[in-house]
Amino acid sequence: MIDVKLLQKNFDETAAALMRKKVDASVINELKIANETLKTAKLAYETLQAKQNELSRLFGQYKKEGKSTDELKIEVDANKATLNDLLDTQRSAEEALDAIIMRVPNIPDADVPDGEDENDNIELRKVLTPPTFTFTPKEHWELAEQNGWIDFERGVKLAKSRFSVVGGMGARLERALINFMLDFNRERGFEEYSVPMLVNRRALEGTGQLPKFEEDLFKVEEEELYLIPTAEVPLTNLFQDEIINGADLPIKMTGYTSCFRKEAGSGGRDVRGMIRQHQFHKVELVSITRADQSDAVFEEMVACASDLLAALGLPHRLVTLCTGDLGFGAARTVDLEVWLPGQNTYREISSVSNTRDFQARRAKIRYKEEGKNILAHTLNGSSLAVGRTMIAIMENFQQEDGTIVIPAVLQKYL
RNA sequence: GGACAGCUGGCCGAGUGGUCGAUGGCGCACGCCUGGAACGCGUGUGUAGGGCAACCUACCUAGAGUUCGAAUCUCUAGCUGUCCGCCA
Repeated sequence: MIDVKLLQKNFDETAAALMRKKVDASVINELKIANETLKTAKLAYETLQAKQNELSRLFGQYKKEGKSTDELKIEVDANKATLNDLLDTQRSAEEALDAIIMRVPNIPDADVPDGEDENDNIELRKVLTPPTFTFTPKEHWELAEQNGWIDFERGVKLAKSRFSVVGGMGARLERALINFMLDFNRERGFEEYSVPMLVNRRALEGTGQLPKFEEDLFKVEEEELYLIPTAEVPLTNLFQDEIINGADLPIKMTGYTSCFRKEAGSGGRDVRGMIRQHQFHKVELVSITRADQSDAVFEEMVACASDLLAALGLPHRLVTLCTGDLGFGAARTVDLEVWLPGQNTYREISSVSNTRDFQARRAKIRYKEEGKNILAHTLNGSSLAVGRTMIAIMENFQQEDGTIVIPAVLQKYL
């Protein structure tokens, strides 16, 4: 969540920054007004409450001294009704502000390029050269079925469309990739965690998936629990409502989880194959840092994901997202796009974001430095999406006969 | 799933209706002591919002209630513990 105080103090500048991220000017105005309304309501309530507290103290004193409390009681009772009204006013002002601010996205960093959509993203660099083929490379679904790695029909039988079953060597490769990625990340200083894949509402509000993106989440109705769309949610919220010793930062974490997304609104996109599934595996990186550390840690995380792809021999490129393509909570994002010869294009395989204090303010993640409590910075990134890595391996290392050469670094994990 | 017990500041723990934001201890910070340290002694030490100074408001798991007044009483929920049941 953005800093309302900043908006109040520095309205024009903050509003302009939000408008770069396609926030409507009217929403920003409503936000300002809602905040002012709340301040006024609070002041009115607290002033009267202070008086009421004083009268109550007197009441006790009078009783002790044996004085009559009749007059006091009349005044106190009268105040009480007003007080209740004022409290109601304050609460609805709070709710009104909350309803708006929880749906306002993060302010993009000043150096994030302006743009409408992914076409305006800016390529930073390419890593490794795409392979050349003496034959027409096949797409992954064809290779996956031919090798018996993925069974799309039976995934649908068990659940519904956009679910699949991985079997045989495919299943072993999947497990090998997960282990390889976790070990790789651990060597880079990211501590491994195994976390719940169902979380409560509070956690999802903390990282920004709720309340705005409820329709993207699978929910266990009777339990008020949601299946996580990414390990970013449990890993970041590990420190929800905590005050961390500044000397203990940065905290760098990695974890493997399944991820679940309804993919509402992705319509007919990527229906074929396993680019876009309701359930997929991902190894995630999450960092909690001091405000002055987040830029450096961001680069570490991007490097970690890129080097991981390079270690697997997968050509890819790094792209800075423009304002229009930036996610809800991100101040800046670098996407890693892996080369897919079958599709003859680069496709997203990782996304590394610095949310600065946006999530920390929602989740109350703070650190203590020189006796003061300061909102932490939180960062997250995939390293990597396992299914898409498998796709990339299939397409890049396919042979003319349809067999696939598995990267050497994975041999010891198989 | 059933029964009972409990949930207080970083931690332990006192507090059963009126200056209690909360005694005390541990921990931590600073100072004294010391060649240096331990010990000892002294001082300080929750979070958030508003004025941004004094001060005010809120918070003793959460929500609702009783009351002039609630950490203290009542109800509901959550969590933890113990026993029983169930499953492995």
